[in-house]
Amino acid sequence: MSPLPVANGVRLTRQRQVVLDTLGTMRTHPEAMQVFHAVRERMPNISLATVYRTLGVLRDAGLVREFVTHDGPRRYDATPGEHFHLACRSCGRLVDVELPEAAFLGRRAAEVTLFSDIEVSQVELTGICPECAAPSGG
Amino acid sequence: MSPLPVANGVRLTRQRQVVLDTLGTMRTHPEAMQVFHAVRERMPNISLATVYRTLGVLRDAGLVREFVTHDGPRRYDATPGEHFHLACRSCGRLVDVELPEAAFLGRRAAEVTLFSDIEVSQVELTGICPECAAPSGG
DNA sequence: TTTTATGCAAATCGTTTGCATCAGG
DNA sequence: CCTGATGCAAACGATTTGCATAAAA
Repeated sequence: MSPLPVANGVRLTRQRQVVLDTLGTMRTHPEAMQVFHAVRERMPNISLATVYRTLGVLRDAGLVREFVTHDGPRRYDATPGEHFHLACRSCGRLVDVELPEAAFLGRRAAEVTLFSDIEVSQVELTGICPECAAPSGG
Repeated sequence: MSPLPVANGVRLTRQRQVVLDTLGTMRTHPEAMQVFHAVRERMPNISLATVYRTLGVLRDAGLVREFVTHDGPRRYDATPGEHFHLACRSCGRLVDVELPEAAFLGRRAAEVTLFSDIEVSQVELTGICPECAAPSGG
């Protein structure tokens, strides 16, 4: 039998593949429970604990991103590339924003403090999305 | 009897005053439980529920700032002025950083998305603090 | 006297863990 | 075989809530 595929040092068991794969198709920045439900459609016996453990493993390996919003549980995405999150204060919808200039903040912080190796680990923006801003009926 | 003092629309009961006051003296960005312990030294009968409720009330009124770090419980500060947080990846210590140029991110995001009223609600930076970077013995 | 805040304890929610079993090397 | 991964259920930590009492308007 061929050995399990490996990515970033983690052995991709069948359940890990399904979790990674499923998350890859979701564009809603789901929380663990939502990932669990989506994954269950493809693999009805997978346990919640495995989904939690797997998300942690994949996060440690850098294969998925885990982040917190101001309230609510942790959320996940498998979107490649540096990006930040913009949440609608009215409906809660979360979208990705690419902001290359955010790296600039890290450099500025290094100048102001004595910290080294500074990374911009999370930027959370809030605003009002087009749907919520539009008068409801037109 | 004179009426209770009011700040930003909230009636400052004795326990709310103590919570606000105590948090004002703490520079460690404490979590709710730590605020609770500190407050108890001044008011031994205050309940944990009241501290939680009060922190929520003060946060809604804009009198204290509540934020989440990548892991761990919510943290609080009463530091005035726009600032962000820089956490040491090694020891977890958290310091304030003033980054006026962060507002720039909000403007850029508004250009890139169709969202309106964008605010930079949280920037979380991580790095290595001077103590942790220094060779321990000399 | 009507409303709002408090204290206490129980409940809830998200997440983690112990342990026996199973798949992979 | 030996190690690591899984499923299940119980445990856990942080936060919220129901309810009776106390304080303020």
